Amino acid sequence: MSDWIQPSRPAELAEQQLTRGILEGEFPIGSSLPAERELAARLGVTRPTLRETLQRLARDGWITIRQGKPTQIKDFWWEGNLNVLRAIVRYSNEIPVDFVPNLLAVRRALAPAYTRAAIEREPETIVAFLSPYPDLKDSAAIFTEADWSLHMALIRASGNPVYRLIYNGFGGFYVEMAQRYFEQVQARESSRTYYAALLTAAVRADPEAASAASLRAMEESIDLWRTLDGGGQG
Amino acid sequence: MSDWIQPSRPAELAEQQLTRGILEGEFPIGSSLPAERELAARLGVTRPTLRETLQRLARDGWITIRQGKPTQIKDFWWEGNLNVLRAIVRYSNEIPVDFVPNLLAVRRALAPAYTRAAIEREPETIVAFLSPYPDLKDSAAIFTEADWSLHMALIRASGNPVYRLIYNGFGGFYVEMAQRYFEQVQARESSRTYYAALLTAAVRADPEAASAASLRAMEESIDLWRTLDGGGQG
DNA sequence: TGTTATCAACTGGTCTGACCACTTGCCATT
DNA sequence: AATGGCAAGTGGTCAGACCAGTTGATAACA
Repeated sequence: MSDWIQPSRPAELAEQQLTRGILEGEFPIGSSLPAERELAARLGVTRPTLRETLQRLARDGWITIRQGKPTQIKDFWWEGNLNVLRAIVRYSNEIPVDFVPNLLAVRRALAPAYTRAAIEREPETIVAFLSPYPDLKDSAAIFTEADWSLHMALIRASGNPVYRLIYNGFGGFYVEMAQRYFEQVQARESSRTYYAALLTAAVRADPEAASAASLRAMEESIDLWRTLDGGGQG
Repeated sequence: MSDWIQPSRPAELAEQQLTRGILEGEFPIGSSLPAERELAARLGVTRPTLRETLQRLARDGWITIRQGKPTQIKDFWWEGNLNVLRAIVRYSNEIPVDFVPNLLAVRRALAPAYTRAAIEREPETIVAFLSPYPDLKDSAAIFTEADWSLHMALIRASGNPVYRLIYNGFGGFYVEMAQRYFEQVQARESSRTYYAALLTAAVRADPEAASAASLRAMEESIDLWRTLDGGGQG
């Protein structure tokens, strides 16, 4: 997770160097970035290319660009948006230890909510969606895919697209994390139990039961992740 | 909320035209954007300027850019990130009716969680922060500011920056919405009650009570918003 | 006739260097 | 000492050329 491939495209290369530079303190938070002309030369790209990169970074909340003033580096943990997560995962050497638990805590807060809404609005949809789940093949890849699809189905059925926008920000990292998680037998067992409980709740069109099952499952996943590799994520 | 000022900067102008074009169906979801050279001419900017804009839009999830292929317009509600919310609020003529309720639903899910975590970790911080709140002046502006600051303080104390990244995505819209909300007397009263309950819970270092108070307050705010202007938000 | 290689014409990606516009601080004028 | 304006810094935009993937028509081949 800490090793990355040297990109061939100048724009990607510039973004990588800038992001890593910020994460590693070469460009400290609160300081100014070098002038574009100088920075472009330093990164080995031309100014238009650099500027495209800077615009992207600004949009994600890494920097503040204002005409006439030097470009400032922001405290991305406090002023960035969810896109910074992807960059941190991709470019960091050292991922903050409680990165995953923090994400799981957010999911624990959100999942019961959209699960409840989904069963309130479209229980049949969820029943249909879950019907093949009892026969899931016992593999990490299958469960990863099934888990993600279920969350997406629930969010869609909830009728609230904001949930989806948030999950999109979690990016591919969510899946990457799930892949490792579901290599545990207990994790797959836990999810099987959850899927069964959710299906029952959906059949009965019981939003509260669904929400409770979701909450239980999310909390179990937090515990299971803790036992997984107690911090070996660097 | 639906009227906007013609921006003077070419880049901003291009972004506005593109965003509005997508929102209003001039550039339908799933279709291809015109070639950059043609589009630039059409928008009255040069290609480098247009490209900077396209890079930003791509980062927010409006479009997919791939070398050699035409740029595709994505379904931003399903593939965008939270930044699209800001654009929708700024450039839409017609804001989807349940936009605010959807946001409030997410807040209802999140607030009790970070409130609990905050009181678990740093009750004294919250006690100190809330100490002036009983004397809040009875104005919409004051309450708007106080409400936002409180959420930020709770999130900071929760130790989980992911909450903050999500709220950052809500952008200035959250504050704009709160401003209108707090013009109601009942809204301010409801919040006063909440602040008092939260302070009590913080003093007792009782995370569960804090979380419960937060949930109650969030649900009340949903009800109050519903009575506010039953859909007159266009 | 069917397959494969090639090429031309799209598309976006990058480079070049010039000029415009805003911000700031020095410095001359008052 | 206060003030005005100029100069040099910053980012913003323009111009047009050329590089690099993608695609489909076409020509060469089996």
